[in-house]
Amino acid sequence: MDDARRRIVTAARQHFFAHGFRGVSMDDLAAEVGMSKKTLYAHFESKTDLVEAVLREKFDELDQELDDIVAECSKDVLRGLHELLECMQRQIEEIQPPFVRDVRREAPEIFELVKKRRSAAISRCFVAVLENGRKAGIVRKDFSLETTIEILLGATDAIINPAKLAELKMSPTEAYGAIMTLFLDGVLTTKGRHML
Amino acid sequence: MDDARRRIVTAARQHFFAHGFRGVSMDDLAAEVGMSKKTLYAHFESKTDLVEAVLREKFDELDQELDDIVAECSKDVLRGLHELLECMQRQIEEIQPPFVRDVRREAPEIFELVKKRRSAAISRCFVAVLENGRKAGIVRKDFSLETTIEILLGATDAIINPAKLAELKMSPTEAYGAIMTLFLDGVLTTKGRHML
DNA sequence: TCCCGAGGAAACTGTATTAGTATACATAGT
DNA sequence: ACTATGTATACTAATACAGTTTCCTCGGGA
Repeated sequence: MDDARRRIVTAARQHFFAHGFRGVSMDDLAAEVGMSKKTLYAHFESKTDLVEAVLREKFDELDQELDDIVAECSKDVLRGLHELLECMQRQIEEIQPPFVRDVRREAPEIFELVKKRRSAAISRCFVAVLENGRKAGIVRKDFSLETTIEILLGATDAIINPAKLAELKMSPTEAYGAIMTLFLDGVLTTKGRHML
Repeated sequence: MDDARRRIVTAARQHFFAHGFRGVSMDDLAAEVGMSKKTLYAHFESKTDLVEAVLREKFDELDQELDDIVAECSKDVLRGLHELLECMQRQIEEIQPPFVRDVRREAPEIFELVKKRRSAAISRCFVAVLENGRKAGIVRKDFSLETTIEILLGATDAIINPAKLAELKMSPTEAYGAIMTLFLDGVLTTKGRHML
């Protein structure tokens, strides 16, 4: 019976991220999944609740992928960095502008969840990879890893949020690419840069 | 003073195509353009009117670009075909799923305008290019140009419409790419294919 | 200085949408 | 037959929004 819950989240995820949650009514969703609203509301007590579940699922998946990359690329730092970046980009791509717009207009508080999970994911993975990079002499050591990560997190928080993205008229993916390009160019030693 | 009209259409175009017109209220738009709704409604008598104006502008631009390509590539058929395709893809890319969704749900009649202008554009340009292709022996001659174009138009109408796109879960750009790949592979002679 | 027209700000109205609830009916397992 | 679970659907209350109207401001021309 929890298969129903999974089907709901899957459909909601697809539609919410692509069209924004304002554009997808609970009636739509119930019809799409082939169940009544009653059953839908038996699994999620409100639309907001469902939106949050979708985001949680998304982040669980992201965490999983990032951890796999860290595990696989512990020897090859540059490849790890590259794959981490590529993974983030791919994951972010699913979230289309209408969703960001809706979060901004109707549920800014939901964005807190996003920020928290995002920061946690970035910290955990990049710390691991950058540590390996330092051992390999590829990542500069003239300031602390915490500082480095804080800079990345700060940049991410400052840019990848609904208001700023609207202001810059950028998609999340574009913006994230820009941040990472700058971060890598700044964080790599000459040796590291030559190895690119 | 018609600069105001242009600013309205530009902003509407950007937002409608990206977020769907249901997701963008006339209040939003007035604020975005920096004018009152009163003035907005002085230029367009309804939201539908504005949506149509946006589509007309879009198609005018498309026609212009396609004609330029035909003019520039009259000697090099394969390049012409390729650039025509690339141009269509690029133009279609601006139109995001939420817009298609809204047309489907709220204004299927608007889609008639799209079909008409699209057919006209495709006919005009592809006829010209394919004619050159025949002269150069690159395009098969075993059935009429009209038939060839009708096949392309039929495929396009059948696939690139809100209902079918929803069913196939494809973006307009993807779908158009698929159609053109098939069309080219079918329409080219062996000689033409070797020249690719 | 007065007038006039164009446009902005914002209130207002009627309607359509929709989140969320409740009721009636169908089906299957026990 | 009884219960649990789910569907279909009617309903309600809130909200959003298209489109209209009213009042105000400002600048330019006589």
